[in-house]
Amino acid sequence: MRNLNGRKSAPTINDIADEAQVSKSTVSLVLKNSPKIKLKTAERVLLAAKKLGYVYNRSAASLRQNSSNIIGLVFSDLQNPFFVELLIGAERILPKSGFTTFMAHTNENLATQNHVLNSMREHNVAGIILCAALNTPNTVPSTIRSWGIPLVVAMRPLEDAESDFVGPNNIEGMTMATHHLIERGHTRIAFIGRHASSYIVSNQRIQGYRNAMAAAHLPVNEDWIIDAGPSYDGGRQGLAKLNALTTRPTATVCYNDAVALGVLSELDFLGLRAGRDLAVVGFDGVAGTAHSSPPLTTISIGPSHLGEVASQLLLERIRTPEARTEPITYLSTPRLIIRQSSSSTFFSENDALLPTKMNDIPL
Amino acid sequence: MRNLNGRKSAPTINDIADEAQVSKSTVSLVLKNSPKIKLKTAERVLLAAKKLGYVYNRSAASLRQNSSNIIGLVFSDLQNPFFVELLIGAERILPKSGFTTFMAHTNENLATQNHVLNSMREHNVAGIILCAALNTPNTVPSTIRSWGIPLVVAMRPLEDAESDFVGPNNIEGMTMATHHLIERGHTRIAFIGRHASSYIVSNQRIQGYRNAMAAAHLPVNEDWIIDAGPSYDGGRQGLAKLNALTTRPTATVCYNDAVALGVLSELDFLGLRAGRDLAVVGFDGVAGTAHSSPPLTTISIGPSHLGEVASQLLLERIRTPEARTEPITYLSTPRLIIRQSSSSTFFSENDALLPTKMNDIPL
DNA sequence: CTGAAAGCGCTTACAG
DNA sequence: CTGAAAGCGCTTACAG
Repeated sequence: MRNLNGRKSAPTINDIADEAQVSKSTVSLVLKNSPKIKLKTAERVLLAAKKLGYVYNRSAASLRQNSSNIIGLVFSDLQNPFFVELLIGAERILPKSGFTTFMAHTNENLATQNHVLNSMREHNVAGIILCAALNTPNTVPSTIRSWGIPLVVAMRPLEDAESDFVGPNNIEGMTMATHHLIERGHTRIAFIGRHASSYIVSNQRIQGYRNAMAAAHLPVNEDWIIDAGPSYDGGRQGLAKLNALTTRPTATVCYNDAVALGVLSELDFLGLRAGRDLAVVGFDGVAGTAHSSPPLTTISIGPSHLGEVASQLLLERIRTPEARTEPITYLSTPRLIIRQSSSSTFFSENDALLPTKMNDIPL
Repeated sequence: MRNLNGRKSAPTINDIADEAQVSKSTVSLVLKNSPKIKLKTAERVLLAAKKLGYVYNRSAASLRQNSSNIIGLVFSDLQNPFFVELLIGAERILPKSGFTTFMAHTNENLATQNHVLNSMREHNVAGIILCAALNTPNTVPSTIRSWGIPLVVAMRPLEDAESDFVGPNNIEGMTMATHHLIERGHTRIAFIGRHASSYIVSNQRIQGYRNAMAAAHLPVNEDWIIDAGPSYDGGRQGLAKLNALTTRPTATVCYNDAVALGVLSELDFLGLRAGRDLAVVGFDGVAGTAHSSPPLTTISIGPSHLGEVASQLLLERIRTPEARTEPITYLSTPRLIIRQSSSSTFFSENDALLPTKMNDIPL
């Protein structure tokens, strides 16, 4: 506990060994709960550790083992609550595993993403869950694997045949969303939110939309597929484009919830209302959609569930590195959540909950 | 690059030293850009490092230096976009400093927070920015400092006289919010969102509300200070309580934006509208408030700016540990953002932007 | 401006 | 079931 200068330094396993009258090998084994050590000895060691205020030195262990207990979670956009929910799912799994999870946020910036990944490599992380930034090169996953670091790609697929992937079934989800509107009697249905920055996802969701329309023998006017960024503002601008169409659709599916909420916001600004003047369906199922005006019909793809699955898959890969089987792709099954934004008549779903006379509410 | 078993291992500074024909001390100095090394030599070393595909081993450096290059950011609730904006501010500052930032999320759970903090200690982090979970004991900051880890507490103050703190000026902010409503002619103004889980903040904001009322010689009916959790649902329930009052207030300030958005949502559900049927003002200034229906008047406390300030302060503390001066408290100056939720007449602010005749919009 | 040497705190065969 | 010894890859005085 004293180094050469006589300065006090933190206690090490050597100090514990002295205190407990055992060798430091024994201390090390006790600290990792090895069954090789007699219970009595282990108790004595643990007591000594506690008495000395011992703190395990992860740097030393990582150096020795050539691997840390850190699992890195890389997020592209935590402003999107979707990813936060995925994070929460991951944290239901990872802490129990003995690993520590450290997140990094790239804010959709490729340079930041490179920096973060390199940093994780330097820190010898045990594994990485990557929610890739927009325009991430398809080579990134194979690069990470070449470092010997187990990797699970989440949410945005990259064109990489060797990576494990966990995400939503975009095609099926958007088919459900579109089908829901068709069931409600709509025939002129738009898709707001085609964009190039995450073109695989965008294309898959558009494909789902087309599939549903085709299944119902409904024509798709190409003007109905509206370019818009995957954001609030994209939604607002997308609605403006929709309103400018000569034969205006009566309903729209949206690339994601952010786009849909932007559409709702712009509708409101124009004195219009989703569910009455335009049926609107979102995609993702983030918590905020329950509180918009009106509440948003959306496709829930189970973000926290995806976080759990990604974590479990990564843990398996870390624990059995030799058992490298075929890459696994897990697509969650989407679920339709019907709320008022797709109602043809406002409040149609919640009549039972409504005060019978508005006047009953004290103003 | 080969260990005793003949297995290929990653190149180390020894390998670089061999390759570049220098000692490993020289390599180490080159890697940290020491001015002691001749340019020519440094170039040769860097070239060798590149050729060998060298990766810096942070675990070894941390062990040797007894400190890592990691700065830990601990967040209590990333579902609240406020904290994400703070994070983004921090990331504008920290990466330039040569430190790596790793976040952890406690989800307002004290056990998780303890676990995360201990883990950061074991990893020898260089410093911590702590957005403390609800009900965090006041002793936590001094514990962290006793570990020798520089700490900045952000957002939620703890009763700890020795800690640096960065947060909003809650009293001033809520005074502004209330004053704004008074200026618009309201006299019966409620406060929705008193709660015990973060009582210091709650009390400060209520104090700001009282100050503004007192300054205008307006009485405060204690019923107007409404208990509600700091969340969407809290806002919804808070509005219900407000509506049940015999003499109903005509306006309300809210503990934060989440509460205010909950109020908006519940108003909408009741067929009412903020700005017309009840003036509503939020607090925090998160991005989503620009897109609610109607857009929310709120107090912006500059979350990303707070992230920047907290980071700069922490970096100073890390760099000059000896210069331990008085603890610093930085309170950001709040700013009122006027939108439609506090208008007495709907759309009053945006008349210029409105289509003159609704019929002009192609439906 | 550069090199030789010591040591940070662990873990891991290996021996007994 | 436990101990003695080697070594992970760095950094840092110190010497020259």
